[in-house]
Amino acid sequence: MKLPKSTSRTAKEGVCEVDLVDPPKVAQAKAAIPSDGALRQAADAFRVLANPNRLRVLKALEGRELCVCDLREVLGISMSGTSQVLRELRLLGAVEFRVDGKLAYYRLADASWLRMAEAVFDRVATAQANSP
Amino acid sequence: MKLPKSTSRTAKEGVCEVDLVDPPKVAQAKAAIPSDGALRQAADAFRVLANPNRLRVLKALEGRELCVCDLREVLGISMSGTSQVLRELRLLGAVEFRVDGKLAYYRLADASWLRMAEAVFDRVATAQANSP
DNA sequence: CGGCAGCTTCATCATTTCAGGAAATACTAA
DNA sequence: TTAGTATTTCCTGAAATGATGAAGCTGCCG
Repeated sequence: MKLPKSTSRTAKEGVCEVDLVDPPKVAQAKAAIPSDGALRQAADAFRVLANPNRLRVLKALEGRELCVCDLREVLGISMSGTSQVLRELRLLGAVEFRVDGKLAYYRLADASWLRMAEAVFDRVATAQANSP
Repeated sequence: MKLPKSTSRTAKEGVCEVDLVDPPKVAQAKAAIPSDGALRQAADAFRVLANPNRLRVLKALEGRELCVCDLREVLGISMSGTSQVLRELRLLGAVEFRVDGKLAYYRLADASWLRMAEAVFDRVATAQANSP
């Protein structure tokens, strides 16, 4: 079952016969899509959550206030690394901090990010329970 | 590859005076953190959502079934790019497809991912409304 | 004051990710 | 079969990411 390799065209503009696509449905779909700005911001929020250490910090701060070096201990990475993890979460609005003496104590600023993370923990846990 | 470099200067051993950190609270925090596997899977799910084109597909498929080349039209990228976007969403379990003739029609497989995306759209929209 | 501890920022590097094109696959129709 | 079309896979290069060490701030305390 060999194919002749004479044709070197790949998904060029004659794509999909033009009559097979469904222009009205495509138009509806396009209309349903949020603005580029909203998409970019939402994708960026998900990017912040897409990191084990940042998720660890959210869980570590659940019901608890911790200073940066406590969090460094929890994560097991460098101080500067910890600082950058916290910076991303601060910019997202997920955590905030107060200064007490030389220490900066971090806490959750908006529980909805943690709730979202936990929803995904549950989902991947149940997905794993169902598939094998 | 790189080496652990166990003895480095920054984040040295005298970190945080040992008396200033709060060992019991750190222990509690560590105990609250999910397993590495769960964290990795959750972070990977968020990674899939952290991309404007993948979010576009979720919205485009809301209440609608579209073939790959419809989706290519919606995204405005190459066919192979579209295919990889769909692959990620399939592996996540967010979309599924059926084959009809030569076309593959995609639809949502699990609405919770779309709901999560919409929750974030709302959140970034309101955040923008409040900050300026 | 001077030293130092806690924290952040900067520059850098290895690794990962995204999108494109070419080739492979799968299926249909003639 | 042969040709044609829709979709996926493989490979590439540009851009983004996560973590590091070093340097820079800031505020205690001897």
